[in-house]
Amino acid sequence: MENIEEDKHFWENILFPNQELNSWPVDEAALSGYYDSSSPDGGASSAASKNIVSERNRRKKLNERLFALRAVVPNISKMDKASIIKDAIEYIQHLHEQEKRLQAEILDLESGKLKNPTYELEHDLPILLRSKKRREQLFDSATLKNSPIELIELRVAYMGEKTFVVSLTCSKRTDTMVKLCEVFESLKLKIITANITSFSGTLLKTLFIQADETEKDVLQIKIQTAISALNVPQSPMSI
Amino acid sequence: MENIEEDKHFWENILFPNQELNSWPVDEAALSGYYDSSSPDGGASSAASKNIVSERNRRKKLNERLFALRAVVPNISKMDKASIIKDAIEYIQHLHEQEKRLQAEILDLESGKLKNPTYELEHDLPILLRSKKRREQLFDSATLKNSPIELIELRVAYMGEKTFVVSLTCSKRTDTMVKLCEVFESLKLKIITANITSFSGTLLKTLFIQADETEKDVLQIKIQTAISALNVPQSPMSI
DNA sequence: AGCCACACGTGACAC
DNA sequence: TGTGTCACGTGTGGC
Repeated sequence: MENIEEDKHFWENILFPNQELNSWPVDEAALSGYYDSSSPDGGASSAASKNIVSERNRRKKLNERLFALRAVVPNISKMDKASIIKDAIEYIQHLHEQEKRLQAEILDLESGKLKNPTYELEHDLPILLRSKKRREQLFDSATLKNSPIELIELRVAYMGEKTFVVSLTCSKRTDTMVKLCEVFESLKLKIITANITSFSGTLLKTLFIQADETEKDVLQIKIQTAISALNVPQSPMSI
Repeated sequence: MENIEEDKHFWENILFPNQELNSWPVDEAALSGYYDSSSPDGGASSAASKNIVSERNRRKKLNERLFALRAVVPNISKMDKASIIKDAIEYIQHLHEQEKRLQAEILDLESGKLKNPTYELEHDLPILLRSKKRREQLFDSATLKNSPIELIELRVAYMGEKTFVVSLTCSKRTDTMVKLCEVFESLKLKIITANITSFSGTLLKTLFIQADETEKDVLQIKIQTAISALNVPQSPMSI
């Protein structure tokens, strides 16, 4: 039977569907001739031949689909029909996971961005102060080139009655005020009154803040370190 | 032939693989009996029966895979084998597109976040003010619960010499000051001097700011809308 | 009736 | 050597 010989080239017929009729030793005409004209009974075998060609087309279509499936799935190990489907399943599951991951990341980014347009103050600030790597990771590349605050002077004085006076001088750059406000808020300081003045690229700040219950020494160091963390390393700082 | 009768329940055998041996009128023993014991020659037909059962297992495995594929693909229209594969292909392509979309969005968010800790000032602010949907989309759920600024009063007055006086009253909540500072910085306003006073949960701010070159009317509206965007919808606002 | 989709058994081929 | 995979033709059931 030539029909059995024909499928030596499995996927070639699918790879080059235009050539398949030419490459195949039998085509529809030959088949109908084989099944219709040579058979003793004309009518009954005609139905059988129709069924044959129909079934053949069905198989062909299914193989085409299978090959198309194989085309959209990367990293297919084996050309097995079963393996193709298996890899496709795993790939879809992989895509599902990745989609979830990406959506979670987007949600994280969006909420982090909006909840606090900067970063997660109370959350990130301790990390920010503790881990230098994390800080560099956040403040990298585009952020670093124009954002670091050049701290010129910083004074933190205890005035009694749980009240401090913070007075600092720094260069005015992008986000300078934002970052300073962040630091104060992250320390949960009650700002009684604040005065900010800027002239010729310099920013002067004087704040009266009230602590909750922490002792003064601890808070004083906290404020200094928090603000210093925003500073570029080399700039001078005095108590 | 019972073998042919058995597949009346196409996928049921796959749907309930535990029951298939019970539900099937024939099992392996019956088959081997049919093909082995009843055949005149024992040895040759044994190989044939092995081939038969092997082929049967292969088909079964392939169908199981196909059904598993159908399980991970939503919205399958037809139960056709070909249709299942077709839907799977389309679904994978859909996932591909979505993955690209999500990655692009993440890239967008990340760059926007790093480039400017607030939003993309000139870039995002117009969008933020223009599209209400996008704003609601951004300011959803976790963001809204504790962050919105309750704006009580807002005044923006032009003082001449490219100088404005912005005076506002709002409730003091988390990040209130940070967000306000962000708005001012995002508008690239030069802050000449600012005074902030907080008492009994209320925040009073008075700023003298200097514009670059924009005409006063535009800037005035910009400031108002930008600050109002941080507000909760129902709070009163006066010019 | 015709049509469509299926599982089956079988021979051929490859490793 | 067999073991695995394939396409084929065929019979059958559902619409």
